[in-house]
Amino acid sequence: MARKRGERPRRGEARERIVTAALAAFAEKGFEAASTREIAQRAGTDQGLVTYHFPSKELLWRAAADRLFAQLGKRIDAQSRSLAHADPRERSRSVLREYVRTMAAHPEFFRFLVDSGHRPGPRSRWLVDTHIKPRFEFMKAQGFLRAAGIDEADVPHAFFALAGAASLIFAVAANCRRLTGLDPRRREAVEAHADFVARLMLP
Amino acid sequence: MARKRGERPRRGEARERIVTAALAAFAEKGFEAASTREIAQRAGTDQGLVTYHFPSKELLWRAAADRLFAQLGKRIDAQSRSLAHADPRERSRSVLREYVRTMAAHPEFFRFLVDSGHRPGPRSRWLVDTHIKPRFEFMKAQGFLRAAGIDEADVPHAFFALAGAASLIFAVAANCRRLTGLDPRRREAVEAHADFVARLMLP
DNA sequence: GCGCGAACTGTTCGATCGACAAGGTTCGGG
DNA sequence: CCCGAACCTTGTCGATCGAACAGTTCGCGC
Repeated sequence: MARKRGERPRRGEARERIVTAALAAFAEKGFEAASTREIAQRAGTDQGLVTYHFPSKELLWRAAADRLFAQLGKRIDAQSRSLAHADPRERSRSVLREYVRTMAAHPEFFRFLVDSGHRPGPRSRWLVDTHIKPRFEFMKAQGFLRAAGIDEADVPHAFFALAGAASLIFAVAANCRRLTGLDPRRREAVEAHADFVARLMLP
Repeated sequence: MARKRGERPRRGEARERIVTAALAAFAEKGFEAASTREIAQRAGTDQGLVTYHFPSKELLWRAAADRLFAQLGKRIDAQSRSLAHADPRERSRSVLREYVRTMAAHPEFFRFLVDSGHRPGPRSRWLVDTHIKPRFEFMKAQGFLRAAGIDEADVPHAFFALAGAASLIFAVAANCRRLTGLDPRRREAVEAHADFVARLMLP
C-alpha cells in the first residue's frame, strides 16, 4: 500500500478494513472459496498483513462474524426497545418486519448460517454457542412466540421456518430475479416480503 | 483402482459413481471447496478419470444437478399424480408435506440453490433456466397457489418463503441440533416440521 | 533523542487446485 | 484375429492456496 511519509495509519485502522473486506468476501464466496489474498486486496493491503492481524483464516472468520452479529443485534434491539410498551402482538409484528428488512440489508447473515451450519464442525459450534444461542434464548424470553401462538414443542420448527421464510429470497437474489423478474433488493420488494411473512407468521 | 482380469466395469458405471460422489461433495462443501480429487476418491477412482468423463468441473456440477433434480421431480410428481382427483386444498397440503419430506431427505438441494443463487453467474443462470423455471411454471399452473389463497403479486414471495421455511432446518441440521437439541433428520422431527409448515401455509 | 515494539511489506514455502497429455488395458464388431 | 473406441491410470503443468518469516518503518514511552 502506497503511503507517504508521516501518513502512518492509526492503530487498528487497517485491521478494521480487513474485517470489513473479510465479511464481504466470506458472505459472497463462503469460507473456503474466499482467499486471504483477495480479502487483503479488497482492504487495500497485502496478504502478509492479514495473517499478521489474524494468525489463521479461522480467526479472521470469527472476527467477521463478530462484527456481523454486532450490527444485526444492534438493529433488532433498537427496534425491540423502541416498542417496549406496545401491545405484545403489535410489537412482535414490528420486530418481525424489522427482521425481514435486516435480512434484506444483510443477506450475508444467511450465508454465514448455511455455510457454517450444514455439517458439524468448529465453525458451526462456535457460531451457535457464541452468537446464535444467546439470540435464541433472548427471543424465547421476549414472548414473541407466545404472541404468535406457537406451542413450546414447535419452537425449533417456528424458529427455522421463520428464518428461512424471511431470508431465502434475499440470499438467492440472483435466482429470484432470473426466475420471477422480481429484484428482491428493491425497497418495495423488501416491504412486500415483510408484509407477506408477517401475515404468514402472525395471522 | 484395483481390478482383476476380466472384471471390466460396465460402461458408464464409474461415471455414475463419480456423479454420485460429486453430488455429495458439492452439497457438503459447495462448488469451489469441493475438489475433483476428493470426488474421485469418494468414487473410488482418481482425478484423471473425472476430467476424462467431464471436461470441466462446471460440467460435472451440471451432471450432479441433473441427477438431483431428476430424483426430486420424480418424488414430487409421484405424490402429485397419486392425488390427481383429490380436493385441491387437500392435494396442496399433501404435496406440501411431501415437499418438506423431500427437503429432509435431500438437504443438498437447498445447498445447491443457495450456493449457486447468491450472485449472478453461469451456474445460477443455468440452474434456473434448466431446472427451476420449469418446476416453478408447473407449480403455478397446478393451482397450488390459488388453493392457498395467494395473490398473484405475492407469488415470488410465497415461493421463496415456502422454500425457505420448508428447507432451512434440514440444511443447517448441525446448527439446529446444537441450538435446540432437536435433530431435524429424525423421522418425528420431519413430520413435525411438515405439520408446522402445512399449518403455516395452508391455515 | 533513543530504543523498543507495534504495524506493515515483501518473499518464499509446501500443499493442493483444475486441467491436460500420453500411454495402457479391455472389449465389441468387422 | 485384430483394430478402433471406450475406459482408466499415471504424471505433470502453471496457478493459487494458507502460512511463515525476515526486514522495514514509524509512534511513543522513557
